[in-house]
Amino acid sequence: MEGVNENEKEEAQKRSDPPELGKWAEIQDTLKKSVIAVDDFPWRLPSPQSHSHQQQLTYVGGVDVSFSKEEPSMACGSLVVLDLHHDLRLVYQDYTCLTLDVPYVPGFLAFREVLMVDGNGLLHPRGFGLASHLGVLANIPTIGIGKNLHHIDGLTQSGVRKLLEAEENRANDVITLRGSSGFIWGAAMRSTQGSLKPVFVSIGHRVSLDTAIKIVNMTCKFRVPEPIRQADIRSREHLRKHHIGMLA
DNA sequence: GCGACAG
DNA sequence: ATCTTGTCGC
Repeated sequence: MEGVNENEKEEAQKRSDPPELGKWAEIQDTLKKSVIAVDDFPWRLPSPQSHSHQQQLTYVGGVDVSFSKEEPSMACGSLVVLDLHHDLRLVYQDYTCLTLDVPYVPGFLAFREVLMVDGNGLLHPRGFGLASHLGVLANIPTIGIGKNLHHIDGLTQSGVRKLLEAEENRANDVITLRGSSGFIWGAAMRSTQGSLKPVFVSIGHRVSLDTAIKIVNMTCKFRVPEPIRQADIRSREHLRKHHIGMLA
C-alpha cells in the first residue's frame, strides 16, 4: 500500500502531474454517473425511406483546440457546424483564443480543453473522456472521436490494427472494441477506402454507439470526419493569424 | 518492474 | 498537441 503510493508519486513527478489530479478523477467519477449511453434526441437520421414526422438531423458540429509552438500556453478553440444536406457545407464558425497554463495529462483532457469535442467519450481509463464530459455539462448529444487509442483494458493500437488487417475482417470497415473485461468501449473504423489507420469512435453522451458510427460515416470525406477536420484546420489557421498580430 | 497511455 | 520536405495520388 505504501509502495503503490510511492510509485504513483514518482510517476506523477516524471509527468509533472498537477496536485489537483486526485480531485479531477473524483469529478470524473461523479459526472460519469450522468452519462446516457443510448439514443436520446428529438431528431431522426437522414434516410431515403423514413416516413417519420420527426425532424431529420441536419447539422453536425465539431470542436477542437490548437496550440502555439513558440507560446505553448496560447490556445485557440474552434466550433464549426456543417450541413449534412448540402455536401457538408460550413454554415457556422466561431473561435476563441486564450492562454492555458494547465498541463496536459493523459486521461484528463477535459480539464485542459474545458469548453471546447475532439477526444474520446466512454473510450477512456475511467469511462469518461472529454466528449462525455462536455456532453454531460452542456447536456447535449456528443460523439467521441480519437485519432489514437488510449491503451486500456487490454486494447492496443497494434492489436486493433492487427484485427483490421485480419482475413476475416478484410471486408469489415468497423471493428467493435471489446476489452479484456468484456466491456465494449467503442469502435475502430476504417473511415475511408484503403486507410490503414483507423479512427476511434465512442459514445459521448445521449448517442448510442450504433448511431454514432452512422453519423461518423455520413461525415467522412477523408479519414478524420469533416466536423473535426474543419475545426482542426480552422482553429490552427485562426491561431496563426492572431498570434502574428500579438507579437507585433 | 517497465512500458504503454486521447489532445 | 507541434515541428518539418517532399512526395504520392486523384
